[in-house]
Amino acid sequence: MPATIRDVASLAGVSVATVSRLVNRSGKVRDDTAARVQAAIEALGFRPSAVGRNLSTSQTRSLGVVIPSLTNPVFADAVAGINEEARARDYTLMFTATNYDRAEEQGIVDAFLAYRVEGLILTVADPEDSLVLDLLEREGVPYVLIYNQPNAKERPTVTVDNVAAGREAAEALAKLGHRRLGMVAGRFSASDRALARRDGFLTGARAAGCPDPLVLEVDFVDLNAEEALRPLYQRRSEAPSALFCSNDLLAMAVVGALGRLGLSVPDDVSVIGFDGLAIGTQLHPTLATIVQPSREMGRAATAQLLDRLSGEVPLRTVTLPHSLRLGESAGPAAKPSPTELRDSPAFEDEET
Amino acid sequence: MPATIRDVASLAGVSVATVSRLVNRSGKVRDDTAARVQAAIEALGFRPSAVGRNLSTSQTRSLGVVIPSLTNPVFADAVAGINEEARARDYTLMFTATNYDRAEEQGIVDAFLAYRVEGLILTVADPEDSLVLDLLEREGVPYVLIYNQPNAKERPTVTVDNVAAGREAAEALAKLGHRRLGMVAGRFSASDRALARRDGFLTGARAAGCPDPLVLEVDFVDLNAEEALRPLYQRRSEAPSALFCSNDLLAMAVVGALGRLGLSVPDDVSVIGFDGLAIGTQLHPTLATIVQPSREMGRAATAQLLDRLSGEVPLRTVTLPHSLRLGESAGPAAKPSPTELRDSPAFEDEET
DNA sequence: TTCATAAATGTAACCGTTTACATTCATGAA
DNA sequence: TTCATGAATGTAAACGGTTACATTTATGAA
Repeated sequence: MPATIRDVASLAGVSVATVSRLVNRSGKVRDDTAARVQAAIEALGFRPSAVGRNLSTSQTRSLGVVIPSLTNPVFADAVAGINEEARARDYTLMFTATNYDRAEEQGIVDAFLAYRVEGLILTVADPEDSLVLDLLEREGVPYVLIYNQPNAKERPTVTVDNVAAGREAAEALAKLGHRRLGMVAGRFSASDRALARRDGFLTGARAAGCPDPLVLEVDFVDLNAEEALRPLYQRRSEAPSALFCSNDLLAMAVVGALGRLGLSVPDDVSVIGFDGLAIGTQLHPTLATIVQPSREMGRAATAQLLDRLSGEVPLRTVTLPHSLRLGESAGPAAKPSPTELRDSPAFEDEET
Repeated sequence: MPATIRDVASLAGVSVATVSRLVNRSGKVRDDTAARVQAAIEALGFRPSAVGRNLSTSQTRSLGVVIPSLTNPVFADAVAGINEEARARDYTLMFTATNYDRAEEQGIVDAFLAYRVEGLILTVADPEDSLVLDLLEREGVPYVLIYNQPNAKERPTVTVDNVAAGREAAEALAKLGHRRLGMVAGRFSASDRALARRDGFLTGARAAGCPDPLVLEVDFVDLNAEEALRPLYQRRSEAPSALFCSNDLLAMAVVGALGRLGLSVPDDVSVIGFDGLAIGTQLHPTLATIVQPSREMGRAATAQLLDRLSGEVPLRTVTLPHSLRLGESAGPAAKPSPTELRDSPAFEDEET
């Protein structure tokens, strides 16, 4: 129904080639013809069809974005970055959330490939063993992972060093005098990064001479933090005095649940999250967290992908810096009782 | 580079029509030919090009989604709903966030129209006076607004009744015994819904016999709630004992800021938000809020749009029910001091 | 076996662009 | 005025599908 380039051409009394040249500034057209054509374009409200152009040029200037969920703002932040960078380079985004469902992952990627997106940015359930990624490799469609951190297979990725970050979380808590550490995480099967953070956390705890932290795996999607924590804090003296949570949303819920269990954060229990969500700085207490530059990760992933598309061959794996933001939710450990003091080594790097 | 329908046809020794018929189940093909064609498809890894098909059928099975920001989870929730419904009906989403920028709005809609999306779902800055919406009307491209609540112009919308909801917020607070009400809102110029909520809130306050609430407009994007609230609570006895916030994110920040100002929520100040973000139920205190069914709104908007596309002409404006979730952040007003009691009318609908 | 009929398949135009190449036009030097 | 040259424009073939219509093939009743 909309006007086509032929409509414009015949109204202006020129050929389609001339119209095309004018629209794309891809060749010279004399001023007076240009004016005539321009007038025709406006008269008809001509808007060149991207689908016609796509077919002709076999380029679509579109990218696919596949993430597990928008419910977690950390993904939303990344998408914001992707959106910015894509817009800046005049690319359009096709988007979907998979709800952590592999079949969904597969289905959507099929759809995106049918639309001939030029590349994909995605966070998958398991990057080591992903049919979707294998498919993309096979078809030679460029992609960049984000948040994922594959170990075995070499895959282009933009991420932070989750293992190191987990270690630093443990160190920070130990430095505050905590010895009984714990971690609360979502299902590891759905998050390779939570797994990496745990590994780092355990290593860090050991290095700091702490007993092995207790790791609590909870259902992140349908969370009842109070239920999950209650048994743990029945006997307070043995329960962790500091909890590392695999993401900020979880940490916020944990802080809330502890409060409802009658425990004070950070006086009774310290909590540190992961992500660096903006809202964390607004809460009371402010949320201690490991900050990852989500928006920047989105930008970087997109930039890398687009560079790759235009022939440049940049670094395949980018590790962006994370940082520790020590909010009020993490505080010094309460003075240990004499009993506890007995079986714990002296604090080595306590600040003077 | 990928295989085309002609490649498949010639490998299988049939015509393109036969391949097309098989792929789309749009005509009969004999079992043995079907098998041959199927084999060729697999051998070549043939994946029908949506862009070829789109051009041919002049349908794209794609929708455009335009929202102000993904940073506010309320939009993320709606997009999740849109995503679900679109996937279920086998539509693909093109997506962008405008960062509350009108020029950006315009640019992206142009891009989407070039891609020939079949319809749009959007939240705009000002639905009464929107070049973008005028353009869509002019071009006859179906769209549905979400969250927006235009008064003057008739525009297809899925929303809640923001005015009524604002009124209920005031009523609820009055019922808890609060008389000095206040509202904290983002810039009204960027949010017609915040404006509607304010109007309702003021009406409700008046109806309940409260003095006109103080309305504080703050910069939502770059927020410093503590700074904004400090002057207000210098003289506590005159400051609002209950605050209605135009959205949950703001409410969370306000609760945090009050805490940092040494005020207890809800003992000193009650806070009620708007949106019903999931995280609000996890906090301590849990966040009192007006719940709007964001995900459902996304679904409903998408459903309406798709119905319209397939010829059905459903209701143009849908108002979904909101509800009051009375969390711990809203509590009974402290007993008024004798001074205050003097110049306030008797409580009329206090519970016995 | 023949033929009407239905089932299966093929042909080619079309969707809206781009672009290589061909053609026409304008310009200025001889 | 003529002609070489470069500038401006036009022609028509792609791009990868769909589909109306034409054609061929199979089926079964007479």
